[in-house]
Amino acid sequence: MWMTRVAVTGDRNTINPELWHACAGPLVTLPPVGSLVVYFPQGHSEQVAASMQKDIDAHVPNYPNLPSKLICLLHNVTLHADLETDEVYAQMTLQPANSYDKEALQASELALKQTRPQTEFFCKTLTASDTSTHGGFSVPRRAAEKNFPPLDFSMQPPSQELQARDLHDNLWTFRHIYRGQPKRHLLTTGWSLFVGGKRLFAGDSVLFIRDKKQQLLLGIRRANRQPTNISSSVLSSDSMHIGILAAAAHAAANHSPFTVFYNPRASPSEFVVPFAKYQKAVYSNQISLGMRFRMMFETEELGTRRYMGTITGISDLDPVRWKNSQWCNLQVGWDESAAGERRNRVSIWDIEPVVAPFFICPPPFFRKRPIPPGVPDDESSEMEIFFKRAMPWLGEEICIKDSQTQSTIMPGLSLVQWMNLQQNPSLANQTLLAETLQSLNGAVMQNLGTTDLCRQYGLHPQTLQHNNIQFNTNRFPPQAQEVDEIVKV
Amino acid sequence: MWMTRVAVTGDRNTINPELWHACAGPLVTLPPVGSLVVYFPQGHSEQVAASMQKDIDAHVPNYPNLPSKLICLLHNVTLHADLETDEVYAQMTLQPANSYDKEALQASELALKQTRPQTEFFCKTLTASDTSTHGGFSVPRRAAEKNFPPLDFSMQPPSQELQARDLHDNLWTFRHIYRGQPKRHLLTTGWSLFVGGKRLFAGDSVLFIRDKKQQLLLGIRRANRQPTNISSSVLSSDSMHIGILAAAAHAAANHSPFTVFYNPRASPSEFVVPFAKYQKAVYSNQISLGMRFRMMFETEELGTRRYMGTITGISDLDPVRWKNSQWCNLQVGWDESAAGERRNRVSIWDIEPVVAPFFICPPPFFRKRPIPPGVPDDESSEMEIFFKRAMPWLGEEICIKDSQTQSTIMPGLSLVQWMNLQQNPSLANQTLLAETLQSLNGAVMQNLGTTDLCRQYGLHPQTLQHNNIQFNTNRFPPQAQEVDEIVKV
DNA sequence: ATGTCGGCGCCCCGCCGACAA
DNA sequence: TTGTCGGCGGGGCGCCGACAT
Repeated sequence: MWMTRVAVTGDRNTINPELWHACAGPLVTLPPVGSLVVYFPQGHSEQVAASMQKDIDAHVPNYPNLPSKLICLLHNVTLHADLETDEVYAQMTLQPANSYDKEALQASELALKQTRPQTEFFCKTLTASDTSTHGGFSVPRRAAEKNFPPLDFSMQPPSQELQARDLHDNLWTFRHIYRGQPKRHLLTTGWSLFVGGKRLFAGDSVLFIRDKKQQLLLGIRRANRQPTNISSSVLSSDSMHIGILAAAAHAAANHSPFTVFYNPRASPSEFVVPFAKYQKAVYSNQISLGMRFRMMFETEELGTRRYMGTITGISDLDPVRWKNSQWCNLQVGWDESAAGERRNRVSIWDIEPVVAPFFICPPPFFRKRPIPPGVPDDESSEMEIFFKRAMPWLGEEICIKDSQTQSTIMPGLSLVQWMNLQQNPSLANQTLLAETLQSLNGAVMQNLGTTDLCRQYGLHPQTLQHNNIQFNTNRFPPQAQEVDEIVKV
Repeated sequence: MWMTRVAVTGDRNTINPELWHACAGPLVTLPPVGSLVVYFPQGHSEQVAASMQKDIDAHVPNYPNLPSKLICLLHNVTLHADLETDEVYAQMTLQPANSYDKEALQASELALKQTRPQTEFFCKTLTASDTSTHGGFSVPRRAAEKNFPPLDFSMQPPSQELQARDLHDNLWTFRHIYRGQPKRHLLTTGWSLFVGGKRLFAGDSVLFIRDKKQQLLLGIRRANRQPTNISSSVLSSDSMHIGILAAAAHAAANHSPFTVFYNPRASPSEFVVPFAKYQKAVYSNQISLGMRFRMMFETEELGTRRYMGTITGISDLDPVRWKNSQWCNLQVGWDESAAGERRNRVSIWDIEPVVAPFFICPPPFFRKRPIPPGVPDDESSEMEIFFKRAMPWLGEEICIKDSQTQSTIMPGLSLVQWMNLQQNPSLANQTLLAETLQSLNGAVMQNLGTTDLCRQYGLHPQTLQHNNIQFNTNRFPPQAQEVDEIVKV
């Protein structure tokens, strides 16, 4: 098992980790127990704000002694699901790190390499017919054939009883039948009880997975409905924010453990990040205005796909409370996006840089140890001190790469011109673009999806062919995992 | 209106204050806006613990600079009801008092005098028949006649359409019919929708009230079911406790406003107390071991009744976190009580002393300004300093009364003997009791319900007559409001 | 391949008075 | 006075294939 040390005891029952992760979505990973993580109180606060549908208030005090990030040891992770809504969340016990722990560092590196074993599952968004009282559930053909026990086709019509357990280990029973003209798989008897019991509506999703023991498991994913508005009636939004900040501040001051709930579906972004992931992003990604990047998003049916975007700004999300924080300090625009569809702020570790070191965004001058643009100088020196104190094994040799040369954002274009181009591709003068690209003739174009670039400028690949532009992709062999496509012309 | 300054805007709708109070129960009063109150963070914390069904954890830090009580100005009160459960709660904005405000003090005195206007209403606990799908709701005859619009008895059978609004201003429609043999009032069509919509079960209660505009209002009170277990999935229990303490500490340090939610049905006891109520209790009630008192409780059908009890201990509820707090520092036993039926800890202001100054529990020696036994000396002096600083108009003349004489708990009885007597009335030697009481011949017995006393010792009033005991009730004329009964023999 | 609908059988919701507590 | 039940009528739940996309 990929994460054997995760405790999975819920309040009463044992949560099946495969089902939990299926409900959480393909992009949600939990750092391994015992590993080093970086905790961002600001992100934690955002989760509360999102849950309460209310932003942080001016009444909430600043905690000047609470840094914007805490490097912690992850002591414990338990998986949970809300008894009312089946909403998944994880409880993590963190302890601010105050001693060298080589194992913990290695464990956090494991987090980067682990891949989820592919379990057989399917996810379907419920239609009006699926949720109406008029009938049952129409099972997609392939899904039924792959995930359900085979039917006895000697029966007329073929049918069987299916049993599946949900996150709370409740057993649901359905009649599975193959009938109709044309033939199709249906869940009939028992289905309406499930829909009613879980209060599902059209737009919500159900997912069936088969665990290792060939048992059928059943989860739900609700559509992004309007604020659930858990006005809570227990604690004011202010007190919740204060509770988070004060708990973290107290733990930081005493190096004592504290507990957080991570709700992957409610939280805009993960706020407990494997240390190795953070480290890799901060010290190997050269970030600057105009930089192109890719980022993973979840598709409707629990798949993933990458979108391309451009960094349009680097600034504090909250310059008052969280000055010089790296949390979501990158403003971004997306190549394809209806307004507001995707987040317009991300953190360094959320993105995969489209590495083109001689093309885009080197640091303005050479340094032996470049300071990442996301980290202003004053905080950077603080961090160095902390790192040296807390993790002396990180010597001087880290973080020196990918910065041998310098260039401007795009040769022959000022930043203003470039931004205009970015926002209005239709205004781009094709000749200008061609000249610009031609000046790069012979340069390294690594990990840059050409069709993406062309779409960015409203061109077709053929246009580039006409201009006789050459791309050299041989100097740095692309790594299959990180490159969508390389086009040789 | 008795509390015209209370804002009653909910998140979306306006909450009817009469309905809110009806659902909250007869004992719940909210201090007037603009008045001085005493806020107990410990009690607030208890409300969270009760809601989460989880006690405060050792991880939660102490806030040594946060006093066990804060004298605050009550800026704002808004009434709310949970959209899912209809649970009522109030949001209050408090600001630690740092200036003299005569109006605020007077306003807090108003809280003691205000009586709720008697609105026409009835409350019925739902039976199995009421909640089953087999039929409708059986309306108690008197309730229907008093609260519902009169039926047209020329119809056969007499019937009408009733409409009532709930706390969220949703309109519910019922068919009200008078039929059956024998005749009875029933709600039929529409009732099951209500039961289903509110998820009511046998044991829950519904209440109908008529407001000033003769509109029918409809509320629910759920039975004390097992923990609703709002495990919240947003914030750990620890963070909630920390949030409360940190918010109060921050507000106290800065004299800045903060917000609390008071959930009268979930909270074991009110933690925002009118200052005048607190003051009166602390400085006029002489508290000591063995003292007899009465306390109001709610009956099933939204009435009230008094129970009698005895103070069996005076001690800190939480000697570590809240040393010398007056919050629930009285341990009590009840005259009639199945084990655990009633709270075994109360605060001074929860109880009405059964005043018998020469009989029970005077201070051990005379002081010009007696220190209430509930307030240990060190904190008491702190309080005096605070009072003088914050409220200089409270001069030296306060709190001097009811302590002209001294006596022991009961003449001729040691505390141990008295406690034994208390716990095992059957062991009480009638002669001893008679002698004891006889020694009080001619003393003042004010505000002491004789029948209560007799029940306490397992005697009948006639027994006392036989022993020819005289009670003089003339010296201090009893106040009708505070005396259940005075027996002249 | 699968979403929606007309048809229709039957379950159970819900209205009734009987009866008893 | 009112809680529970047997009786029973009808509305809607839910199973079916037709048909369209």
